[in-house]
Amino acid sequence: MSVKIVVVEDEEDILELIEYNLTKEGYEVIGFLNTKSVAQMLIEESIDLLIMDRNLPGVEGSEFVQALRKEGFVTPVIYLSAKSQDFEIEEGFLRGADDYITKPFNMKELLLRIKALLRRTSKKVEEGVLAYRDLLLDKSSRTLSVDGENVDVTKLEFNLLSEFILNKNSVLDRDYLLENVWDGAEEYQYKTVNVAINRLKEKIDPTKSKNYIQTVRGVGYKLC
Amino acid sequence: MSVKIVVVEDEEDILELIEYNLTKEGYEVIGFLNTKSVAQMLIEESIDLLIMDRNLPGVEGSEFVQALRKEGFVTPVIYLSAKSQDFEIEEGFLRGADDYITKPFNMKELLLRIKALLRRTSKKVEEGVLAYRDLLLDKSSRTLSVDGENVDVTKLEFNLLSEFILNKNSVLDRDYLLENVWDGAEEYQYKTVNVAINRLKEKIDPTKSKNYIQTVRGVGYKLC
DNA sequence: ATTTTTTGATACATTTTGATACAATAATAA
DNA sequence: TTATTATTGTATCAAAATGTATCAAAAAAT
Repeated sequence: MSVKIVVVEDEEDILELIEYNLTKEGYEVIGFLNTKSVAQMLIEESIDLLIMDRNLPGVEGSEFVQALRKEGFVTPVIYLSAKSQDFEIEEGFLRGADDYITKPFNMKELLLRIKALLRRTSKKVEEGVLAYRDLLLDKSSRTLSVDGENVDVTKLEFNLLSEFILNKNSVLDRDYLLENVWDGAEEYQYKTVNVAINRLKEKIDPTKSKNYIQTVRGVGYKLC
Repeated sequence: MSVKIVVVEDEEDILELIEYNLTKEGYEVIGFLNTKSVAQMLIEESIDLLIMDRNLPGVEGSEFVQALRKEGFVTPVIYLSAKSQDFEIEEGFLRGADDYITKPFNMKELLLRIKALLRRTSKKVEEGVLAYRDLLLDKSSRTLSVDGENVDVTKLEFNLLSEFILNKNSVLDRDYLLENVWDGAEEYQYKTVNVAINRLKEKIDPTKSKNYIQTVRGVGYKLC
């Protein structure tokens, strides 16, 4: 599944330049010269990133995005604009930017900023590694290290800890865990969770000094 | 619970300026004048964002980060640097930047870029937070802080206080509370409410000086 | 001021919950 | 296959949370 990027830019040569370079990087690019039918596209297709000029015929690009954001639009946006004064940049961020690049721009920098942003947003493409405090989970080799030391964990324990790191600081109740770690809740008892959690605790913190996973009575467990 | 940001900057006045502004925004800031002991901090504490100068005494900031990235460090990083040439910026991104700001910089823009980045990375920045005066209830981690201090409460007390904050200034009678907090009224006595309320009062205001919850004789209790 | 009602404090009882050890079963490797 | 390991279930115990009863204190009514 390739990464889809929508580019809205009214200067045709710039649009083409961007399309050319993004395509070369392996992205799937959909270019527009104005905002007409962009909204439709963003809603119907699953778009990973929107690159938006601000000075467009008719509409102001950032106002267009701001309106979408109000509707719950969460796709990351990079503004690409000749508006380079401080207050204009500030305005851009207030109107939902994730990054703001001023024209004239350096194509290489644009590509790098795109990459950095996608790394943060396109959740599952990234991360062979999950980290929390001195816990380090390597998803590809399925290994765990605690404070630099390798610790053997079972598949279940690995998945359990992943779930906690992905939801650090949130209390996860037993139903949620059975649903998401054991997938296929019904068949198990809530005690199963207790046992698994305690074994995991024992492995990652045998001296009980680090206190990674706390039990929240009557609710569940949390990593904090 | 609060967002923790580590800032590494060797110019003391700039560091102080950043610390001042970030703190004002409600972030928890930990400043360093050099990279000594930063790595330790990043591993042991759960840090949400690293702001890094590149020209540091001894070490080059981006090399420092690059080394960490190799170890599986995934926390977002913003470089703040006087190195503003295209190739230097590119180098910064290649060395693990999520954003790159050149000096001299606009503080407002820095704040906005931090916000944009955190929006993408630290999933739940104030979502499910209930607040009243200096009471702060975080539903996802089920924690309560009173005037900045963490206070342990039981499930019942947490739910009770939520109910009061959701209905601040209204008197809630015992039947209502039994119905909504204990859900499954009938079985309990109204005295149960008294006891629970008193225990809650004791925890959130042991000196009885804040007077959060008032009893309304013959009716119930209210938070005001 | 006296009585009555309501509320609060305390101690104690009960219930719920979770930790732990261990047994049983399932999965995997030899 | 058997042996080994991982996972799940059960039972027991301890601890924590919550509820109840009692009585004293405060407020309201008379």
